[in-house]
Amino acid sequence: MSESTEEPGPHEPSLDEQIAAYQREFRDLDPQVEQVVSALGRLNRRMNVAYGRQVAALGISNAEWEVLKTLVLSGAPYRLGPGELAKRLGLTPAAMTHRVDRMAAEGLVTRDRDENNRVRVIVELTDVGRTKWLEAMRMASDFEEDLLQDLSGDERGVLGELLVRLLRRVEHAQPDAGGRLTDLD
Amino acid sequence: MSESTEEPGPHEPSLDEQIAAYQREFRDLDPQVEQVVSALGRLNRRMNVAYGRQVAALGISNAEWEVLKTLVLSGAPYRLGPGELAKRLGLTPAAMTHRVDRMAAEGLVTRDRDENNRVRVIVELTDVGRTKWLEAMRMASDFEEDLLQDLSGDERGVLGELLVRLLRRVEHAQPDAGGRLTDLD
DNA sequence: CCTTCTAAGTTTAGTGCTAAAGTCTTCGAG
DNA sequence: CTCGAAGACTTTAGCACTAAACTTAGAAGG
Repeated sequence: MSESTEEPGPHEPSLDEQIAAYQREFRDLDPQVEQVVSALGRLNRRMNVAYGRQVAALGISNAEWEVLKTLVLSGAPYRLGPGELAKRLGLTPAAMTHRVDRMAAEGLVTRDRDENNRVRVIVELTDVGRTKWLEAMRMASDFEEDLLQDLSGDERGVLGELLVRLLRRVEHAQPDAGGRLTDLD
Repeated sequence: MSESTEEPGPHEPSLDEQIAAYQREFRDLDPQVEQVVSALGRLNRRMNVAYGRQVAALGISNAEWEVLKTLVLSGAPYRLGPGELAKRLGLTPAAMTHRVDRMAAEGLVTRDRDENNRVRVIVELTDVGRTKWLEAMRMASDFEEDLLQDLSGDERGVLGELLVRLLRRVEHAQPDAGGRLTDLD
């Protein structure tokens, strides 16, 4: 193959190239908005890959780590029902049944019927699970500190505050204010 | 059931409650870092749900929309191989084979062998696909504008710039600088 | 009581993904 | 020229998820 133009082979666009390309194809695009949204999306994808690798080193999956986090967040004695777990993680109850199966088999949680209301099930963090969570948390917080390394304290504060404002807008969208953000849950 | 303490039923923690709970369980946590990271994660989850609903109204899935976006980003004549698509979307080539099957059946793309190199396949956007992309893009950019409604132009600029700096840190991590961010691709 | 209703989980069928093995084309070396 | 190796998909087996049907326990009414 000796073409004069040696097939360059397409390359993954940088963020700036991406925004420029979208503007070519779609005039009405606000580049400032697109920068925020695209950077958010890319950042999150990269971070999730990184988290996955970190917790994999501890022998758990990202999915399992999410469950551990949710149980710890509920506070001692670290108990929640499968339905509640499913709701908080955005899964169906059916999926949580199987996740809890796997995690119980690995000893990260126990699964028992509630004695006071025998239709309910209680998923409870074991000591092993709590230790795994702690190890994962240490790795995650090191990673996060590293991620924000280039930002000053002031910048971190500003970034956090701006993100929280976006989050508020998306969480309790006020439809009466003409907002287009309908219920998201 | 007339217990004195009417089983409150656990509730989904707000962002502030979440950070406070983590601090109780894990002393070394920097709340400022955690605010940024947790807000990022929540925001992204909500946004993905919202995007999914929007494009579902157009009769396509979030997965299909991602493929349409990638093809449009590649510029005219909107052609890429399944392998390249898979790499950019973080999927295996096998998954892309099936996605392209479905999208070709719906008329969003065509799939043909490259005549110059018959081991290669070319996925090309159809006019129908391009139109779908445009419709989805209009909905998405309206949604994004709405999301950023509460931020001034200056604030949008600052937010974009800060996010881009984080993205740079995570994309070309400089391991020689003592960074802990190892290769993420 | 005995039925009906509702809530909480589980089970089943089907979809979309990954990992690994397989196919087919092209390239390079003897 | 022929064989072997590499590259670019596709196929297969298995897993995790969703939607919808099913099971069972407790609550409400007649």
